[in-house]
Amino acid sequence: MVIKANGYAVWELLQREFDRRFKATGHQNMYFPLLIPQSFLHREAEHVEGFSPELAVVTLAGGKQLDEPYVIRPTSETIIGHFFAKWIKSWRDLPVLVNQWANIIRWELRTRMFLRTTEFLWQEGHTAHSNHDEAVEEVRRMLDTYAEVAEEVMAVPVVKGVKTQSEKFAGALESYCIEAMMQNGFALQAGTSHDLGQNFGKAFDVRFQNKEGQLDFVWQTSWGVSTRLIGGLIMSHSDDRGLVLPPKLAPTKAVMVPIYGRDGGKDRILEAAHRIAREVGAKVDDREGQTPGAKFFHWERRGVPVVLEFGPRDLASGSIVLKRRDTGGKQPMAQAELAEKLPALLGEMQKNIFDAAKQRLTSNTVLANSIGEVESILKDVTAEKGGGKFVMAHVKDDPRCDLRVKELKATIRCIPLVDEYDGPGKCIVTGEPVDRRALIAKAY
RNA sequence: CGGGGAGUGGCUCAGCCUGGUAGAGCACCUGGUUCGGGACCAGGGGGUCGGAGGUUCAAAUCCUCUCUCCCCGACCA
Repeated sequence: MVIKANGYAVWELLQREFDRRFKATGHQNMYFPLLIPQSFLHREAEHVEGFSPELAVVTLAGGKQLDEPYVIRPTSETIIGHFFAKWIKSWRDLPVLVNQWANIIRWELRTRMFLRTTEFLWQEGHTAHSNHDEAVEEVRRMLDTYAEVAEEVMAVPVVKGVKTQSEKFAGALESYCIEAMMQNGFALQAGTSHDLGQNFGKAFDVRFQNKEGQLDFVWQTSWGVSTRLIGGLIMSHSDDRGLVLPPKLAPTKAVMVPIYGRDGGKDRILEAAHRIAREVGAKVDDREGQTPGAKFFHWERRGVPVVLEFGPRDLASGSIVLKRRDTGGKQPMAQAELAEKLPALLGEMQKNIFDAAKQRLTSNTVLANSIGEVESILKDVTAEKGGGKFVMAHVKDDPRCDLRVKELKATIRCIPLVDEYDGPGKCIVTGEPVDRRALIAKAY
């Protein structure tokens, strides 16, 4: 995977937002090995079953066949479990709250730019606790953190929920997730937070002595978001003219395009442009040999929130023309007001972009009361043609139901934590009672 | 792994059927004129046509093998 400069700058801004929140909640960054002894994966039965098909394995190193192959990490629960066992002896050692920023490999058969790549960058949080309640609290806290960054920073509204048992992380008790809706109505799992119970504690013998002096296995959690979020960001906001970045994730918030005119006032224009740009923190596009029109298109396509036009007429009148990326609207304003108005405008744009996405999510979420209804709603939906919906239906968390929904090329994305609909009902597959509607959608 | 499609200057592609001097647009370089939504003129640089083998006087073009990439399905953050 290659991420070029503009995309990587967005990733860095996202990283900063997450990292700050992780540290504020007591987590510390660490680093663990890229190569994991293959046998580690086999210690947890569901884990190895889930990940085996997509492992890249190193069998040769230093010119020799290895006695035991290494796998390139697809996720790090196992190797971290191995080290937790060495480090944790007492209840006083708990909780352990670590995070790792790393790259991982999952050998996908079918990749899609940013959304599903063989290699991706992510963060994986791994924590160990002395009891289940505290672990669950951690799982929920980090899910809330993900939802907060998605909504407030990325301007992407999400549904928080629990995965079905079929869809949960391999080796977890429960997997919580946030699901976002792309512009084609497809769902994108934007972040996951897992309650691992004592599964990995038992598999890696991570034991501690509790206050009563007895040995017990730790309760673990893990949670992650990846560079997939960049794909989600693009697919949530962009339009036919290119990328639309919410201001909080725009590496460049404003670009000024100077226009020189025919009267040889170029030097004065440039001088004033740089002065004004400095005051408001904008970048001046003073490249030679490009017309203003070409520059407007250039920055528009890259999603820069605000483009400022500054030409001879503005120089004469003390004004400047501002164009916002989200609505495409142009407005003239006094140069003196710009520094003051720009931050407020960026804030308004951030909100506007979120509101538009929220509106889309709401209007494309529908109820269905039979499997036939779900089928007819999702029948002709494809990633390319769009038309996808979040279909809310009563479905039991039962592998049979997951299989039935899969026949429609859709999945049960999650059972929402908050029931915004009509409470209990009968499962549309089995007829059994369930306490709320679940979210069914086609997904990336 | 099944089914489709494509490999020709940096990019997008034409040329292939019917073998005969490798092309276009964009991008790039030089000079000039321009500049309020993808500028124009003039000049210029750059390609062993994915690879190997074969047929032929002659292969981007025909034949055989092979590699890679993209799209569609089954598996998935």
